[in-house]
Amino acid sequence: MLPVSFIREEKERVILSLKKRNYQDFSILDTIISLDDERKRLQRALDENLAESNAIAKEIGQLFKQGKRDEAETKKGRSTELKQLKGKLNEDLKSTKEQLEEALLQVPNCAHPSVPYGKSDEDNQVHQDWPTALPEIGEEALPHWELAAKYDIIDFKLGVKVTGAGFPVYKGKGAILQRALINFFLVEAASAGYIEYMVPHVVNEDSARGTGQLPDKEGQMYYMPKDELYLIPTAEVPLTNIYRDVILKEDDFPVKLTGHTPCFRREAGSYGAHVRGLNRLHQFDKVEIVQIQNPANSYDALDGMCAHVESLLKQLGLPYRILRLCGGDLGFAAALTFDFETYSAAQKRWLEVSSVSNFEVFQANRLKLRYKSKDQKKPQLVHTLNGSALALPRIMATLLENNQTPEGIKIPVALQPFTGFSMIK
RNA sequence: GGAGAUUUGGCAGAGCGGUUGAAUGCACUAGUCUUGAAAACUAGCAUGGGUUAAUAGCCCAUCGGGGGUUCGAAUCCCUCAAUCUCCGCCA
Repeated sequence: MLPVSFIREEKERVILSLKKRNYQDFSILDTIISLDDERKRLQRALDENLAESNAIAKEIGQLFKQGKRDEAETKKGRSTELKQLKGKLNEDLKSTKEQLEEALLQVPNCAHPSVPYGKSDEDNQVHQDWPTALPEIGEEALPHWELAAKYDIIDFKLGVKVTGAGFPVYKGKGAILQRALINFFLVEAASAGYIEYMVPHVVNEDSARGTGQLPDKEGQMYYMPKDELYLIPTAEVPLTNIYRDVILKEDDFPVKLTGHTPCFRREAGSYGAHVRGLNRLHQFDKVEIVQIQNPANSYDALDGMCAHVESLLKQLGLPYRILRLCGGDLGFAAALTFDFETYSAAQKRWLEVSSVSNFEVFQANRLKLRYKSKDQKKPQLVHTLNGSALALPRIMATLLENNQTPEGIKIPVALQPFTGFSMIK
């Protein structure tokens, strides 16, 4: 959620951003400003009312002390009048605030100047790729769901039996490979200075609201009504909410957190080849990296996070490309996002494995996450960033597919210390 | 699941219907003293909102969250949550 003050002061930038995001209608901004004006007007009226009530209450207190009961009783009349007025003002103020909030929730984050124009994912800019030539593994190469069956390492049918579609069962070396990847990612994150957290996999409503899953993405989360708790769709939710309602000191920066969690997503998506096997799941594992940054340094931090993700992919030997998301594909809360895709040689397509974003103050505003600097008396909003480093299923998919040989599936050297084997056969 | 106690500023801890945004101590910041440090002393030290050029003043709100009683609530009532103790159950 953008602060109203930002919309007031940077209205032109917000309009430009909305244009990049292919919005036609900008009237919401004027609605917000006029609702905010109304909010101020009501707030002023209410404050004046309360100030008078407080003064009268004090007088009555004095009068009672002096034994002037009759005078006190007459004062009560005005006080009761004010009280009725207060009720009305309170109601109006509350409803205006709700309308304002509702309007603010409709405005996406202000896109960074470097975000290109574009309608859909086809307009994303290829920012960098590695290596330049794509791997060729021959026409008889199998997609990962067939490899999974051939080597008996992932059982999709068993997942259906136990739970339902989208909940695969990893088995034997498949399970070990998952664990090895998680461990590898966490060890790498630690050496890049991220503090590891082990967090709850269910969160309360305040947390879901804090990172913006509520109210707009409510349908994507599993919900347990009896306890009013949500299954996390990403570790970003519990990790970032650790810092909800916190005021940091300037020298607390940078705050760098990481954690591995399963992620639960209700989104069924479309059916067909694009969601086969591991391509799209209801439950998957991910290592997330989060940074809380001084606004002055947040874009350097974003570069650092991208470099970290790149180094993981290089160590795994997976061909990848980095996309700068265009306005049409940029997430609602992000100011700038780089997507990382690995090339699956058997499926002959790119698969998204990571998304690294700077949210600037958009999340921090909702979280009430601020910092105190030496030269400013008022706390300022921080910048938050996060990224996957990495999500497992599609890494697993490209790893299995690209490394298949007639002898078996080769495990990248960097992973071997974590798997304890060099080949799945 | 049952019974009881508790929840006050960064921490500790007063206050239990009327200048209490809140005593006091610690911590923190600045200053005095000192060659420097420590000690001592002095001063400052919450957040949000309104007003404003102002991050100066002034006003409003906030004592776990929400609601209520009252002219007036940190103080009384209801409700939810958390913490502690005892019992039960249990990895």
